[in-house]
Amino acid sequence: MEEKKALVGMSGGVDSSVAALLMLRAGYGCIGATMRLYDNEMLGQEASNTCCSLDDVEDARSVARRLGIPHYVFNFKEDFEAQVIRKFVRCYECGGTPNPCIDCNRHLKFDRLLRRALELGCNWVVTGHYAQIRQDSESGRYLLYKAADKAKDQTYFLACLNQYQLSHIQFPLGGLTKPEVRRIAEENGFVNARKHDSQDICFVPEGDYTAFLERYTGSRYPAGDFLDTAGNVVGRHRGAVCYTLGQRKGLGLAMGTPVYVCGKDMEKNTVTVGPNAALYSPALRANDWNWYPFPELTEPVRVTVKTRHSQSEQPGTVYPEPDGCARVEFDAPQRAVTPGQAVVVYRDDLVVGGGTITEAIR
RNA sequence: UGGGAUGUCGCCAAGCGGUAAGGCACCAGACUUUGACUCUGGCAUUCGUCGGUUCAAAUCCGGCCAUCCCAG
Repeated sequence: MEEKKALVGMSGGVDSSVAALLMLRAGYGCIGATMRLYDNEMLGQEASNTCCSLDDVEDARSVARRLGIPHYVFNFKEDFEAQVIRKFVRCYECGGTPNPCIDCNRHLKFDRLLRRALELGCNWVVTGHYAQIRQDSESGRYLLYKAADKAKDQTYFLACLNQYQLSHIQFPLGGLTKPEVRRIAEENGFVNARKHDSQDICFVPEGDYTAFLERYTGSRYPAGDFLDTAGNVVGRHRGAVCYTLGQRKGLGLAMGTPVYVCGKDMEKNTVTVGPNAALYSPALRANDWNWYPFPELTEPVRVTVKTRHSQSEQPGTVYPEPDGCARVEFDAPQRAVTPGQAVVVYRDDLVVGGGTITEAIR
């Protein structure tokens, strides 16, 4: 194992390219690696603008060549399908709303890829994520902190990482802003300096996840009734799996006032819609927690909370519960708390912990 | 078949002689490494239909058509 050797996960985007450059500048020996996570055939039509299209691999290879580092492509399709796609499908079919990017971080980038890095003698896995890792000198624990660029902070997607993983990860962009990163890419002539940021689920072209589910599972999700909060049938839906809590667009219901999905019954195949005011929850329950400043949550802690990536943090308190669960109580009720999504709790810039929402408490 | 009522964008709905509000839905952008939310923009040369009155009609008049309700 070489302490100054890093495997850089290179997606073909600007961030990971600059991350590789910064590691080289810091004196690390680097290997560039791009993960192949799925076949394009799986996606049906042509899949452009995804995080591992052939073009992206070419971009990564181009940057690696420019940097003078080796570049490998790892075939992780089986792991990706088993740990991300199948879970994604299962979660939707059970009425939840999965966050596949988090599972990809947890199982692919920082598990499968990390294991490969260690096999290759690299002590570090490096990515272009915007987040910071610091080791606490007293406890020795690895702590996850928000990025310097608060607008680009990605800790919401990384609060699934455990101590072992953090001990082998570096995020060289954590202290930079996105404009600085793009400038560095420009200065170094990277082909992707002005490439768009990735978005949408990488394996779901056009953002049409329903079409993906039907294509992947080969099943059709039967239509059912839309119900109002009083239980009256107000329309027909295209399959309960197609909707997520808090959703407004695509319901096709002209009720005179906006209505949102506020509940799903997968057994009865009904989707309940109601006014925005019906979406608020005073608390939630979550499992699969990772704690950073301490090994386990043993007493209530005051925190700020995110239940979705693009949400300003909300004050609340996290309480320990049996079986590794925890309950988060908000100071003010929060909108559309959605099972399957991550909840991340902070104390200022420090990530206190992160878990997976199992239940919105009414 | 009598009597009554109504017909304005996909849905709801203003307008009541001066040249088509608004809401919902929908579409397009923006935002966003999930799903969502949100924001911005677009969305009836035309008012069931034919004809008449008028400088001018969705608005007044007549015929026809359609729908609904009450009688039968």
